[in-house]
Amino acid sequence: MESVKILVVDDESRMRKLVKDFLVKQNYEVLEASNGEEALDIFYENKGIALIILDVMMPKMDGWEVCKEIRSYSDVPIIMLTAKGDERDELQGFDLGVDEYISKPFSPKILVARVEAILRRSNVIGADAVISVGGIEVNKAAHQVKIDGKPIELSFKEFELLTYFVENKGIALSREKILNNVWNYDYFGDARTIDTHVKKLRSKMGSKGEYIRTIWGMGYKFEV
Amino acid sequence: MESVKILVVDDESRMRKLVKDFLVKQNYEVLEASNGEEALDIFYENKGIALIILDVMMPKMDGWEVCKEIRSYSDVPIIMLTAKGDERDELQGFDLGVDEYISKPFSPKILVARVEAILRRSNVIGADAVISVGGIEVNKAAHQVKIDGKPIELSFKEFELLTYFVENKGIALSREKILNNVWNYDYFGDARTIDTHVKKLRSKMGSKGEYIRTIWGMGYKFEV
DNA sequence: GACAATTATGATGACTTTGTGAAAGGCCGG
DNA sequence: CCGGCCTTTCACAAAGTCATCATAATTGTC
Repeated sequence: MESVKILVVDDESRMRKLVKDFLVKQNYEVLEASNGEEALDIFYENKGIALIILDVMMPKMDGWEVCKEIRSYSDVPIIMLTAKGDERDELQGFDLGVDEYISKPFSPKILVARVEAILRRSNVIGADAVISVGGIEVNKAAHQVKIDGKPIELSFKEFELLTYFVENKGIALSREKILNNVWNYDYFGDARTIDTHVKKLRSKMGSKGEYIRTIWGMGYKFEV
Repeated sequence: MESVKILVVDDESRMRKLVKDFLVKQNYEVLEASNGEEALDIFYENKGIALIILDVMMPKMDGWEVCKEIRSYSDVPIIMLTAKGDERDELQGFDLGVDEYISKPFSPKILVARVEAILRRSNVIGADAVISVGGIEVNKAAHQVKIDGKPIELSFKEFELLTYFVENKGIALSREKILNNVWNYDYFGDARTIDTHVKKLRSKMGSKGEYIRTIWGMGYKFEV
């Protein structure tokens, strides 16, 4: 899966930009709508929007209406931006199926944290999610790897090794470290065993095999 | 290397100071909160808190609640300080996602050991330390060097040597000192070897190579 | 400026590390 | 018990690195 799409709906462009900036920094793809109708249009015309952030206060069609409208077709998670301490609204919102509230003004941390919490809850990211790096998808639950969408056959150790690599992308890993983590730490075999597995992994990964880089005198590094 | 941030939450200032002292001695950066709400505020307003140490017994919002709240947004490791032998609590805690327990009274050794164990587990120690000096970025974890944002290829020894230089910028380093630190201390080879490596480093670093300065009759110094 | 000491440079061969293919050993299902 | 797959080991080839040396250049001293 590529980046996660989030739709931000607010009539104030300043606020949209603010929210967008934080999310973009976290590698989300952000779509914007300046009013309720536009939001609905964009939502229906774009596949795979994972989350909607909705301002309550908007002219013409307010956040509640947009929420209601969307809820009649979709279970997409919705976060509402409310004015501070508007409890009455919050109660109303939970009935409509709002997932979270963030009251303005909010800190970027809170925003990002709630977004991630929700996405984790809805399994868009997080534990069971597929780790996806540069066209390589590692599905730990299914113990399956896809390259450019096509499944490839890996043995147990190969899978474990690749998983360890993608989970530590960009980090130089010594053979010792790899042994301790992929093999049991009480394994006292030959460190060259890793080389053989790396070789097999590389060959099975085709051109993507280059992502597993040799750091001479040190170990390996997975980097896209 | 940037220091690792740890948040200590306890209503007793004496206890906070105690814990803080041990951790500061180990070069951690310690933030303090005297109650749950403050803890949450500090946590959300500070980027990169690597670990939270949480006292269970606190007025108003107790440790469990704080833990629960944080867990809904973050996977940051949490250590709980409990009264001795409160097993019921511990069971409750593991459900909430507590990583470790330390029962009071505890020895500084235990505290520091557990902290380090957890940080090691979550790969915080030494992970993202990028030393950046005058357009030269040394990423120890990735074993990678960038000059003005562009990666350059260095051999193992060259990397080690450059790292030693940037970690000791502004300090004149004798050949003997360099040998002892970059080479194994039992290396008894020719000190002239360093010259050769310095030469290669300088050439690979382009104009930034001038930062490695010769101190005639003495050794080298890295200075921007 | 001449001389001695120190450092820079370029080349080279020994050495280390890694890649690869083959083969042995182990485990599991049939 | 057999056959197939996976893992590990091994040996050799290939690639890359490092220490050393000789020579040139530079610096400091007189």
